[in-house]
Amino acid sequence: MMDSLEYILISDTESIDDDQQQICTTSYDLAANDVKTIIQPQDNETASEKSEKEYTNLEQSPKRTIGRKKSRNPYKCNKCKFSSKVEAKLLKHEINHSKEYLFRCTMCEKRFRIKSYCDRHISSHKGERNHTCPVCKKFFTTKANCQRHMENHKEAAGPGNGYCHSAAHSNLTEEKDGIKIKNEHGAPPKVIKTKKIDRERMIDIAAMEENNKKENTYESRNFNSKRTLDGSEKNNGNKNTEQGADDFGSFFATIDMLSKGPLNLENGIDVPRLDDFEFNLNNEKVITSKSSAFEIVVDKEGKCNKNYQRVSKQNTSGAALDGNHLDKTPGISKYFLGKDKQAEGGKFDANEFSISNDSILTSSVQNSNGSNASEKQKAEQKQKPKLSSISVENFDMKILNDSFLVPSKFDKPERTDTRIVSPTQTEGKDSIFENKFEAKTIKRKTKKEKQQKVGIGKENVSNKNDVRQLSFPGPFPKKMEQPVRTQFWDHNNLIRKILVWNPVWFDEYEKLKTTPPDISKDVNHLLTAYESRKDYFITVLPHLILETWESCIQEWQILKGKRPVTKCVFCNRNDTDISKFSHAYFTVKDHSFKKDDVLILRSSTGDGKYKASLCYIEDITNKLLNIIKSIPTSCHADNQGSSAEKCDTALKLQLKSSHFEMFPSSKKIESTLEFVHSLKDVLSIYDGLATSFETQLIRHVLKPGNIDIFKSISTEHKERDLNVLVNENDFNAIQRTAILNTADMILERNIRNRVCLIRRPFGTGKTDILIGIIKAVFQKEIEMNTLLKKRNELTSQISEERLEKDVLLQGNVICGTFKSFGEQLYLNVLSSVKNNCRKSIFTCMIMDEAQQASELETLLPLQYGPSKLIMAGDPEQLAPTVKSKISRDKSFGQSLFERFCDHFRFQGDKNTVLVLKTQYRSHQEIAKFPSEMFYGRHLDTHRYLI
DNA sequence: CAGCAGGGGGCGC
DNA sequence: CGCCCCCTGCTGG
Repeated sequence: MMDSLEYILISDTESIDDDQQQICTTSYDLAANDVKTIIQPQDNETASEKSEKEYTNLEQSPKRTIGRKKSRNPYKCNKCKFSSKVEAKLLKHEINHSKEYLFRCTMCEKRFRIKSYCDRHISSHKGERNHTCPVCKKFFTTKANCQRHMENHKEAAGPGNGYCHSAAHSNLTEEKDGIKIKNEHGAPPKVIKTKKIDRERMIDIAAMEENNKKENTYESRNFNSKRTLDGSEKNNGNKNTEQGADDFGSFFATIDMLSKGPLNLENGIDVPRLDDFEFNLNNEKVITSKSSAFEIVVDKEGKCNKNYQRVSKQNTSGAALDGNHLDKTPGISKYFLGKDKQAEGGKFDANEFSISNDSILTSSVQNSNGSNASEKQKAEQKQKPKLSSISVENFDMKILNDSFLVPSKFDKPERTDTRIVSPTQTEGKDSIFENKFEAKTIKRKTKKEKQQKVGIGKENVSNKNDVRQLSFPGPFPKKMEQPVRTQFWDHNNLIRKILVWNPVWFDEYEKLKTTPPDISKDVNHLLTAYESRKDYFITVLPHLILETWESCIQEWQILKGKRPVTKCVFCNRNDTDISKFSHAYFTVKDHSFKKDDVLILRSSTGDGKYKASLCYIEDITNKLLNIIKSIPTSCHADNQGSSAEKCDTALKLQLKSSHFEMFPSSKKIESTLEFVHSLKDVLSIYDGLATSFETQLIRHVLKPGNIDIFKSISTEHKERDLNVLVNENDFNAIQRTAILNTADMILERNIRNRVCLIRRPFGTGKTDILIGIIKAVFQKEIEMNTLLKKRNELTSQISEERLEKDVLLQGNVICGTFKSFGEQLYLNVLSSVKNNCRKSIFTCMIMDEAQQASELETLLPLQYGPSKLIMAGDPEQLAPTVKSKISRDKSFGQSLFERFCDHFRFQGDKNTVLVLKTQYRSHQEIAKFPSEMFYGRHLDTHRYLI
């Protein structure tokens, strides 16, 4: 159950010094039918000491090719008898001795030492069968398999049957069933796809199938099968569909329906469609017509022959729907298109299988060779009548009923929990961590489920959730899998998603460069407008998680080998609500822990191994320590005598975990904590987001469609304003406009929402303008007799030193960069008003360097509730920092300023964005390049610099 | 008997 | 160095 969460340390000394940490990874040595535990780094056993069974494939090679050659080759492997005449091959060979499985399948948990193994394995998920036996037309996944299969024909037919089986060194053409097949060195004819299939057609199909659903019930389809097959009625439905597939597949072309991912409209993944599909099959041109999704016309001699229409839907490569395949087959698997000429052993009536434009046949194909089935099989099938057949039928129906969601049986498991297959425990007893055992469990459950489905097959498909649970028992108990219904801005949602990460992934990342499973799945492109707060939230949350992951990784790598492992003592736990988190209290002597830290908690499992999971420090309290004597201090710092050392205080940590099993059940269980990353920043952003959702301006942030919020830029100001408030000698025309507009905006007495954008390339007098704005504001206030004397301090000395609490709280305009808003001074001051943001005393916020703040960072100061927002910045300058490339590509780094600028640059005849064009910093020649490069030559240089 | 992974060799970039 | 092809052994249906 908890297999993937295990982080097992193998260590003779039971010490967990960093140096000695050994991460158990799991290799998939299927050849040995065993999941081997790879212990890094030492493995001093010599080959001769190993029993035969312990040899890996590589090491078994003395029997094989390695060593057959006399080692005249200059490059010799020092670990086995391999030698090569080229160094490159030796290097390649040495990978085989590596214990590092760096390549991971993207679709399952398997890992490989060599990329090509991995690629090949991944392609096996797709079930492509591109290799045809020229004799019996069976399709195979690999050429080697095909050739090996052909050996059977050779043995059966004997020599001289016209076909050269030895590597098929013949260019003869063979004629079979009237079809000429060019035999090019045994290479099977390749299936050439000329067009991809797309989604609308599949939707049409769904609609058609939906219409036919009622007729296409279990009985009717079974009846079809009866009439179709020439087997006796007794055998009908008793054969496995998957077995039949192999026979049926004798003249099949396969179309990979997975090429565009699973059928999941919700996620917007393109659904493949059979449309205008053309390929070559054994030198025959095969076309699917547009008018019927499943109609397949084989053009044999330049004519369409409708007798060849037929289609059948099969599961992947005709394989059984057993546990072995469930985890390998995401999404609907395969469509087999075929001719009616069935191979011997099963005859098909083409008419029965032909598909008309308005009906879809989803019948399974059954093997008429049922008489060969053993008595045992028959007995089994009697107990589970028409088991597989029905399963496939239901599978088909399921697609319909779920509106083309991925059939749950082929659903990819939710892999937040299953990325790393745990190191094994010994087989037997409660070996819930043992993969093989687990696989069997899955199979058993699946069979059981099938039986259940047979029972209810007439009525409806079984509950999707049930299927998933049975198919993919995850490491979490049922209650942990169900989403907890909380308000979406509860930051526990974020914490929960982080705490399910497996600590092993941090170590893996360095090699595999992979994010946690599905972490990037929901990362979507940021939009320019959002319909609701929830939309916005759902969009940005995956980015936040991804960024947190990147932060964790970066810190992990920086502190690699340096971070202390602190021993801790389990006190007690409080599992009042384990549907959300499990809470426990630990005592540590290490005072470096802070609230919001994420830690790795490792608890001894008693056999020298440790299980590990992430924990979050929810609270820290000091603890007096006469009882703490027994707590050993950091084993990293000192291994000797520390336990006797006296100390005065300790910390009592309140930890929460998503895996309640991970907390030790007893104080005696040895546990350690290791710092990973502080969630403080991300939680403050998260909470800021939630808080800003309550403010006035947020709706304009989400959907900046209302131009009225922008201060209209008037070009006419009173002569008095121009002279008194803004000295013509100090500012140019645009600057004066900017100052006067923003000052007007600030001084508007209503609480109407206002936004003003100022684009200011470098050197265009940003600071001057901001000061000018403030001066203008005060000047006006003075004129209006609304300014108290004390506020002059704010105007004249807005330096950072003066940003003290009283000053801040007396101002109603706050100005700074988003980074300064995040500084502790601001935070302390602002936190006093934060809880009352709706009645904020800050009416206006002036944000400089607005392009440097990501959208979420912009929202941080907004949580203090200003109704007016002035943003100044230059989108051409430094953009927000985004750690994750995925997020970066999805515009997570776009600033609100830039989004607003793009949206409001030209609204009707109003230019709502103030653009400063004159720079005062650089000589014309220097400014020339950036002007041309970035500012469309609109950046002028002040005449003094020319 | 076929699927699949491990492994070696050839070849082209 | 990566890709492709081929062969081989193990495994489970």
